[in-house]
Amino acid sequence: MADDYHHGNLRAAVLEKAAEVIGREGPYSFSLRSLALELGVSHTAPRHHFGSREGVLNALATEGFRELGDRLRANRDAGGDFLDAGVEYVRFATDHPAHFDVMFTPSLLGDGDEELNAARTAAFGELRAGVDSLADDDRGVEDAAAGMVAGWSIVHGVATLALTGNLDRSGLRDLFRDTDLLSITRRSAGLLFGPRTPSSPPQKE
Amino acid sequence: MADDYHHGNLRAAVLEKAAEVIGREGPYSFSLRSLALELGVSHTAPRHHFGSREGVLNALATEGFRELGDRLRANRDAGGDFLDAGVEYVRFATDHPAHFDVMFTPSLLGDGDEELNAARTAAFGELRAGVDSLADDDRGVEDAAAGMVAGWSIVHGVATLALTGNLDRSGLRDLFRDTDLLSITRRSAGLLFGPRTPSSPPQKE
DNA sequence: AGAATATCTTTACAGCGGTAACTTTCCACC
DNA sequence: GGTGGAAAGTTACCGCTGTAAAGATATTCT
Repeated sequence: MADDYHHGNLRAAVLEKAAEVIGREGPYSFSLRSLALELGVSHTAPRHHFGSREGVLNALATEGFRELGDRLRANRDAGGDFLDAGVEYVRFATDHPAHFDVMFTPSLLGDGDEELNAARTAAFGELRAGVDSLADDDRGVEDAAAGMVAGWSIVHGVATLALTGNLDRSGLRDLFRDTDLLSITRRSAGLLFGPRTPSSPPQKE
Repeated sequence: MADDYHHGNLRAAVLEKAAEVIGREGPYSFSLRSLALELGVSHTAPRHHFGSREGVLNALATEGFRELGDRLRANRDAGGDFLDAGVEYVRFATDHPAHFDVMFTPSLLGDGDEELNAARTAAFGELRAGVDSLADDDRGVEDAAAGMVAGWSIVHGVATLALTGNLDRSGLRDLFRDTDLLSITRRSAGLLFGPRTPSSPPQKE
């Protein structure tokens, strides 16, 4: 472990600080220079590890897609429901708000990063696998394609609206008193297909 | 009012160009200077109308919330369904992607802009009104609060995932061949509560 | 020990947003 | 019909930012 000249693990430190700053102030005010200053290195030091500002964001997104993919896979391996996968999706978003933000904001990212593209493809594969189960489920979803879009959209919507604070701003959040977001997610997404055992059908007739 | 000093209606021109640039490259690369250059005015000219860069984004968001609120109100006045309101929401997003982006990215905006806050509150009011009807609807939604969150989330999720290109990237988009996004929205959101009159369920593919 | 490499620093540069002081145009008023 | 003031736009400057190239230092490998 070097002390003076070499930071030690600058790459990890940059990613950590970047996630912290972006989580607090968003991806647009995030600056490499202020980050390097906080870490006690020169402002061009991160460039060696990431190439550019976009490189940092690419790395952050890659990290995020890997983690999300891992979680979805773990959920599936544990026999997790579609609903469980959705809740896991929102849990990831609240655990790593900065990652989530950057991952789904392509205008911040480059499209030539192979590691990023691979991680994203893998994560999207897990996502589809998790949501694909709807097709041969016993929930009676006829329009399978629409069901998948609905499933992904609803959890992505909850996560996005919550993280940006718009759920609070809308006043809808207050209807749940102090119910935590994951419970809200389960209740809301649960309306989509209803419980697996058809005790209470999702629609009227 | 001054209509052709050097430019004419700079304020409107700035907003239009800003929406164009942001729609194409995202809000990060949007720069007052390049914008002013394109419009043939000095880089400080927009400042007179908007105060700052953030002011331009605030104005864009305000414009967007007003338009969205108007559309939702019009839909309601025309006897529009909850589903119609959702489709209208997505239509607005695709019609004005830049506005939609800025509107729901509070880290780009200031929180002291009264016009913005008023427009947002009004639009959110319309949103709730549109989605509130679920409570005393004939669709048999028991958990009204969760229903509202689900309704908003699903259309917001569809809009966000589509606009950012992530729906395409995921491969889910291909399942619909060349169905347009609004039809996909109706089919997906329709799964939430089912049809009001149980005559024609959202068709299969 | 010595060379090679990875890591970080220094220095330089162009573009950006913000501010202040100034100029030009327009409009309303006496 | 001239005049004063407000509105709109300009120029000059500051500090901050990302990028780039070249030099310095630590680590690693032989």
